[in-house]
Amino acid sequence: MFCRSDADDVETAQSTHQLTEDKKEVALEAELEAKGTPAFIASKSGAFVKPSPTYHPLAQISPNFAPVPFFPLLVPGPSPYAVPMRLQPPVNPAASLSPSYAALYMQQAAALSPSFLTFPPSTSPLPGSPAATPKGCNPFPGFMRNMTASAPHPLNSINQMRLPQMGSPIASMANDLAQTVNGAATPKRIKAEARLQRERHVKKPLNAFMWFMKKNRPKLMEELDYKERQSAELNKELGRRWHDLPKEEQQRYYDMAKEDRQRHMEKYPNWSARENYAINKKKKKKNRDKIDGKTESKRNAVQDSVWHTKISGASIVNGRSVAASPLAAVVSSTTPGTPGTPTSLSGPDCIY
DNA sequence: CGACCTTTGAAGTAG
DNA sequence: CTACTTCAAAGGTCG
Repeated sequence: MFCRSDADDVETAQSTHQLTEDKKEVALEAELEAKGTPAFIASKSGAFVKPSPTYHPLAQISPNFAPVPFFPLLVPGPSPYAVPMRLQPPVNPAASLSPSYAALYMQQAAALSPSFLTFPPSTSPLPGSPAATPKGCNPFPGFMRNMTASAPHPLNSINQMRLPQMGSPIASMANDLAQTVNGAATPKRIKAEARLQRERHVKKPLNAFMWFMKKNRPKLMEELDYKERQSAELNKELGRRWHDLPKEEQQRYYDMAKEDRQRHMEKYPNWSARENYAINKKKKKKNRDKIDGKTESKRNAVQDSVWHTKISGASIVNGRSVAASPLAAVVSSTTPGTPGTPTSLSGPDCIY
């Protein structure tokens, strides 16, 4: 279980502390990246590009689906994410540093002795042991799982995304390390770390509606009526169309989402959605504050939807209650027809 | 440049 | 178990 404080502010403080640690790592990684990041790490949009071309279910489902290209041959050897150093528990002088520092330390050590990078299980703290669980508490269980026993899969974790890239001269890296340890966090560093933090985190797999949006938003945008509309308005329309979508059509998206989840689980067995919670925590907290005040109607709508679900019943998809729309109340107020009752779609255009 | 808006669904947290 | 929260996509808007 999670060992966490009940108070939000305490948790926030912990997160802040972790972020501070991360900032150091990111700053270091930013500098390393500046020395030559493989093209597959970052996409044009700055988002992380999943390394496997077969990752997306649509890659198999639709020949038209074209994920952002990547360049798997740029880095020789096994997967660039498979470098195990980050998984190595801190059992060396770098242990007092953040995991990235430890990785960097081992990089430098590896330059002196290649055998340094081998995985001696005897030096690894047992899962759950004090050595594996600093301060007797694991604020990031997913991370620590990755750090210890699991790693059954070479691509088992988000942490591999966070590895500094290889190829920099050791002397240069040592210089980077010194600068990072001694240097203050400049605005430039903070920016770089924020960008890297976005790039390196593993995103949630898309749910059925997200797949529906992804596939149908461009088509909806092409329609004259929606060309000039804002994205949020398009999403409203997409929500309506989703409700109007025949069950069998919806099921196809549920299947896509299921497959996406499965692939995600295979690729990142120890990943948890919780690992992404802190990333936009500040933003979402702000948003939540706003919901508490200004946009209370939305909050009420959600509560109404819960009520609606209770009285209308929820459909079960993939063993989970998918409800007759969490926001059914909202939709019902804006959409003719009964929510959850498939009606013929005037122009769904949602065949993929 | 980042937060916000807006949707649904999945998953996490809290009680 | 229930209720609530956060994050997935996306692109225009706003501060």
